[in-house]
Amino acid sequence: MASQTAKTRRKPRADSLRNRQKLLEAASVVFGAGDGQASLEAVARQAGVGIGTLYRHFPTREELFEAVYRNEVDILGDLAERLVAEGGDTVEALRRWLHASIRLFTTKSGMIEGLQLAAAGSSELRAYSLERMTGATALLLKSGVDAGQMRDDISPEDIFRALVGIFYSQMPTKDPADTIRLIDVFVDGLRKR
Amino acid sequence: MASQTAKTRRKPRADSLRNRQKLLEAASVVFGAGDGQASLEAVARQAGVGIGTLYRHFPTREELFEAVYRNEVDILGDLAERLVAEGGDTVEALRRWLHASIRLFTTKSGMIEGLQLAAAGSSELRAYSLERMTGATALLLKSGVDAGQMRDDISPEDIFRALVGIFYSQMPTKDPADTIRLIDVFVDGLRKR
DNA sequence: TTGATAAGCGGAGGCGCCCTCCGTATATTG
DNA sequence: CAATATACGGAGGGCGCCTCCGCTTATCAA
Repeated sequence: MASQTAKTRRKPRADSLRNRQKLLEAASVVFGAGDGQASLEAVARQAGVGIGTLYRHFPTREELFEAVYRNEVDILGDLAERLVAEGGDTVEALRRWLHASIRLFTTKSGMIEGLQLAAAGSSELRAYSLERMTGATALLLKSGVDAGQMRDDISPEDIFRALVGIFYSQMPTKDPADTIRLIDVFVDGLRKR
Repeated sequence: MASQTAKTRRKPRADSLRNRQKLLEAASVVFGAGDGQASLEAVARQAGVGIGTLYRHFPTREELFEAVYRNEVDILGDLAERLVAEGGDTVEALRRWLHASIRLFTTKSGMIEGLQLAAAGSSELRAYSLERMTGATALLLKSGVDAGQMRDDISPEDIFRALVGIFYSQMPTKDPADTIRLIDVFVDGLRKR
């Protein structure tokens, strides 16, 4: 058997998995609330586990951030797939997805902040999230192009970069509603005419 | 008496001024070393004053950052004036000034980081530094144009934005030497031909 | 000069957070 | 139902934050 290399390992304990998940959710809540510096003890409290448990699962602050971030990126990726599968107006689907992305970035601005720590260390994470996000964009775009509703001369990368650019240019001061409006303008521009 | 409004105030004590200056220098050293999170106690230690003294001068972390930053921006502003006054090759002067700016930004990357805190609060600081920096750029540019050595169809704002853009695009990973090289290319492009 | 006093100084102390370590508890396995 | 690998909680030591206050000193008026 191939299990030779990694010895024979027990399967992970159920409570361990549960706690890991609780920690992820708690971290999302605590850090999401605009404070990327929030204490890890607060995260453990919110999760209802001991501080030691937190440290066992995520030995460093960065690892926790990274895990939460991956989680949220995956949520957005899944959302794109779901929207496409659902069918319906493709432009509306793209619009919704971009809105969700912006909403997540703004509500979790603490994340972004914390990420700069994590991203500095692991460029693998950058690559992963970039790929996942452009992949999602590509999916939505393709379904729009196939349906003859969107122009086909724009690359998913450019769309995603535009998202990030719009987001950052507005970043610290402006009302999120303004950002959403800009996104809508942009999406309207993607309509085939 | 007109002193009604502001009472009669003694002039500030000499040791107080000295300590303030020592703190500013210490903070520049401590935070400059790439760590915007460094402890304030370390700053006080480095300055050779008590922690209480630090807090009296700069009640919040942000205020200290802001003061240090203003100080450094002023240094760059003064440098531009000095370079122009000295005469000599104007292109070389601009090049030197941009190098100095980049060097300061990279060695003090901890500053930039800490600044995001301060800048979030005081957009007045943003305005001040922007004005001071573009002012310096304008001065250097004008002296180059007057000497017939630089093209006159580029605005100081654009030059400064280019500086910032180049800097940020390279920011976390790349070798500072690469950034310097890009700056040199850019400056070369400003030569009148 | 000198004494009065406003201004400034240092650092002890209370508190919260970081992280480690280990005795206790429990899920998994045969 | 053991046996044991795994995971759990939280006490505890260390450090940084910030306040508070008794002591020191620069300034000023006489």
